[in-house]
Amino acid sequence: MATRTTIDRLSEHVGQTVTLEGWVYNTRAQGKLLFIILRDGTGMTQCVLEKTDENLEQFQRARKLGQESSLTITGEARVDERSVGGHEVRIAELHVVQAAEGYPITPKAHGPEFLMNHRHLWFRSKRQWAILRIRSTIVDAIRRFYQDRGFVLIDSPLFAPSAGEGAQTLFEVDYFGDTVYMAQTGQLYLEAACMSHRKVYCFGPTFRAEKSKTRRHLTEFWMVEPEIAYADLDDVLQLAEDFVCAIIQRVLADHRPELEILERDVSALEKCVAPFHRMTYTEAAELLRSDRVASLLDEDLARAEARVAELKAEVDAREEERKQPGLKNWKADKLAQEILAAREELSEREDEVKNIPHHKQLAANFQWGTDLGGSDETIIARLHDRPVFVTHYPGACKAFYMKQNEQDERLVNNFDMLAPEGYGEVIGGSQREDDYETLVRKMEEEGLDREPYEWYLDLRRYGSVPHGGFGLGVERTVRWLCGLKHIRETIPYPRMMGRVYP
RNA sequence: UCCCCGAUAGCUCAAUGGUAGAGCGAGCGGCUGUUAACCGCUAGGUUGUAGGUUCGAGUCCUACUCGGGGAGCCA
Repeated sequence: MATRTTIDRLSEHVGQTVTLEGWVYNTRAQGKLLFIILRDGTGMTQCVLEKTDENLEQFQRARKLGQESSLTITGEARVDERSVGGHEVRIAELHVVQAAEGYPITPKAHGPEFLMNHRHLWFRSKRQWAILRIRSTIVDAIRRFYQDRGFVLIDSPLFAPSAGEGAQTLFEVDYFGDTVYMAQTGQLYLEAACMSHRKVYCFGPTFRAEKSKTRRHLTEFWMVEPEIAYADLDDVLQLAEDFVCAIIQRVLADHRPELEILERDVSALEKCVAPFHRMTYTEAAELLRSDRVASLLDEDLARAEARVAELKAEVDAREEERKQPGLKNWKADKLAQEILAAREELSEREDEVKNIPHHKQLAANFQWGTDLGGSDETIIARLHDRPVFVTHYPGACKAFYMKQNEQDERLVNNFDMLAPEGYGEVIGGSQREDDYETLVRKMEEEGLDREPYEWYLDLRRYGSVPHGGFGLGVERTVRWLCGLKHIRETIPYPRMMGRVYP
């Protein structure tokens, strides 16, 4: 009697007859042997069908199975080092649930547009499978972290009545004849709720109509925002540090195989333990103007230039080799792939060569009082092997609700957390302004209409206390932990500038 | 909103201004241990759209559309 099981549990059934339900990832016919790489959602394994006098018809049919055909396989599970995952199933019975033909995503290379148009199928590919499993765990780690620490989940509304600051980055929605906006943050609503429960959080999608076409931006993304009462900046920083550590530890504990599929440098994640680095905005500004940064960028530039020369030589050599007469097809194909890969890196490195001098200049001429640019953040993060908290920015370049610093009125008690390895800003947070007069003055300075914020001002009229919180971008976290070049792979159905399909 | 790059077969890419090709995928055949297997054969094209230059345009020019990357802004 066959045991119905899944690929991730094959090791428990070695020597037994098992039934697997899955899809064809790839097939290789080898004369009288047929290898089927089966995936079933829990992993992949190799199934082998041997042609015999009795199963000629079945063998022929199985040989023609297209990629992603769905089937059930019954046979003996064995240990075999030659197979993916270390196990193999000798096929005794093969039942085709549906024979698929012409599956578009082949085992060869595809471009991003094609893959995005087939996102609904792209999930099935190994890397995408690994990423979305890690995302699921990160989301679970987030929920557990707050629930275990007594935070109360407060769901903030997604329809927001007022534009507030930054109306240009909000999506407008017709709401029975009125204009409302898709929420950018739940923060103000959380501030109200933390006066009831002390520790609260919200977790859901947010929307930004920023016309940003970069590998860090989505128009719809998930954000988790905790907010705590009777807390100053240090309390919030401590929470953020504990939180990020918890997520990293959970991913490292649960997803070694997935990180391996993604070829993630795990040692870089293992280095991310408390305490994280902390520096003030003013220290960051000094650092940017320092010789240390100048020489770092000089080294980067020299390295990029050397790599460009190296890649150019490599491409030329491969091109030359490809012109050799009598070249085998597979060899020519391999060379073409190598040329493409080299060209892709070449174009990235050439961009670096072009951009680094500009970034160097931006850093050297950094003016105290302006916000940190993307390149500045990258530089600061690069100089550290753990996440960096940059604190106490000038209030002039930050939102009205941030708490004015007691020692230096020009500063606010806020922070950004920059992820290492160039992944950049993952968290933004602050202590909130709890003084009624100061808050009203800040709103006036920013030209904000007071009327839509009357409810918010109530929080400063009735039992105002020091409080604060932050927002963590889930997709940027997934990108960082998975080591991905592009944020579009971190969410099942990405919504970006110019992309709402499928 | 601005800057850079691109668009050729289902997919990934070639093609000095002069006869549009290869690999993968698809179809047919061969092979008993393959790891994106391999070998042979077959089919597959209005070169993004609209103009222009030229004896001749995939190739040069202009505009537009779509895509990729970046700046600003941000998680």
